[in-house]
Amino acid sequence: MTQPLGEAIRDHFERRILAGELAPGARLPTEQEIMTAFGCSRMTVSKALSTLASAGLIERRKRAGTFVARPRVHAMVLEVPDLAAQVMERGQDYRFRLDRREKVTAREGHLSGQSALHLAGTHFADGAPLAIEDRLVSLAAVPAIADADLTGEAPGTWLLHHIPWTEADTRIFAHGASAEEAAALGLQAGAACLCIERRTWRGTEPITAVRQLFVAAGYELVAHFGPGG
Amino acid sequence: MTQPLGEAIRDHFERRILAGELAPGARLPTEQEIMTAFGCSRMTVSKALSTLASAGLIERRKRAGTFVARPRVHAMVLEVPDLAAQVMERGQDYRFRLDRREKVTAREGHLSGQSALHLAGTHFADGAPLAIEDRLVSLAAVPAIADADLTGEAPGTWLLHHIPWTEADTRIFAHGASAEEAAALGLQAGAACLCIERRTWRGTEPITAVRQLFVAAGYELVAHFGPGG
DNA sequence: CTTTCGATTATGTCTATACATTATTGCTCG
DNA sequence: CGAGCAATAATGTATAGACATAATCGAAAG
Repeated sequence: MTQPLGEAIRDHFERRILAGELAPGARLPTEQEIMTAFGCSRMTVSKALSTLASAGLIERRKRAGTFVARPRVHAMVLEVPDLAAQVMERGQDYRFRLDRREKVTAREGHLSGQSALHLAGTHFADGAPLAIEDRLVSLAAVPAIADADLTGEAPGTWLLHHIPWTEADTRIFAHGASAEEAAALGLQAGAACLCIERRTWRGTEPITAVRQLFVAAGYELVAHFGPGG
Repeated sequence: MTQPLGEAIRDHFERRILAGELAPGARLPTEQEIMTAFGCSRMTVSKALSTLASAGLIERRKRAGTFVARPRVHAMVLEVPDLAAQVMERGQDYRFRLDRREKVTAREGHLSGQSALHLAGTHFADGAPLAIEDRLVSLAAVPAIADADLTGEAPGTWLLHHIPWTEADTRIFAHGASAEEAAALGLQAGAACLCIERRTWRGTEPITAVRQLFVAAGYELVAHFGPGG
């Protein structure tokens, strides 16, 4: 049960930094000093510090030394689970209804000019509308979707299982429902909704663009930041 | 301008994975094979693969080998910049007005039971209300805030500069403004707002809890996922 | 046919050393 | 006094070899 040496070094400094004992901007000992203090080789120290550096905890400058990073904008991890899985995890019944499906030529966005499948549908939790979505899927990037049965399975779930993306942009904002949107969600016009717009790529090839409108009472996003991940 | 060897190895496999040439679950060559293919030592290969592994692109299993990771869909990076900086970056004028400041004993949440400073204020962009916020700051964890001048600087900005947090939870959801909230934001009652609730810790010590209500038209969150950062 | 257990093979970590890179420090020269 | 340049001190990358660890595979035992 002996802890690897490099890990011990990492833990040592991570703890001291998180405890505030080493304030932002403070200088750490040189690799030489750490090396003798821990009784190990310099490579081991270097690798441990590299890990902390890529985690954003410290900053290393040649000739100058190693310093505790000054926290800038904090990046948080936003959980984006599959909607169906998320609803069922709450013990609710999940259902998806496909409302529209047609082949189009995209006119805007990152899919602009490409042949795409236009899909619209409604997500239900325990029989009540939870969200409506409007999606374009590139037929060039995902030809298989032309033959997919999407009447029961949400397109997002299908895509997740068939061609995972490698890059994505997400915009999150509040939106007052239009009359049409409100009707589809069983709300009054102008009711507050959470809107999520996401564009995804595989490498540089656009895959899909989706706009999801959630009933405010039924959905929230949760993000977390911390050393535990 | 010779690229470091380890970086070349990383790039090689990253490109092939992102291009789909190496499908999820596919096995990479062993370190021995890569080592001879690139004409370098095993340490170099190992370090390169370790980097890819910690980036989540590959998965390494002893005895079995190295495999392309099945994409984890559920983690995106949400930037949490300082609000003042974000507004000014858009070329707008930023202002904060402190509306209330009183010492209280927290009654709920992670600060429950602790002595805290209750702060309420309004964020303005180009003179128009952008958001209202309601915040509790632990006086035990941040005694210095008792003497801080917060009439012009937002408490979040002050905290960011004085005691950065190490852990945070964020909830994001849509909210229809109450009559009071709407009045403060210059909206009609029921107008859609984006609500962000955040609790932060330093280690295990609670720092602050904040609820920010944004005018829907003026604010959106942006999250990103991808190797590009 | 199933279970156990050892051999094998891959990754994981570490060492000691070497040389490259780079920004600072400080000295020299105008 | 200042501009430029060289010495220096730190990190960055790499090597070849050694042993540790763990999971798989296959053979032996039940």
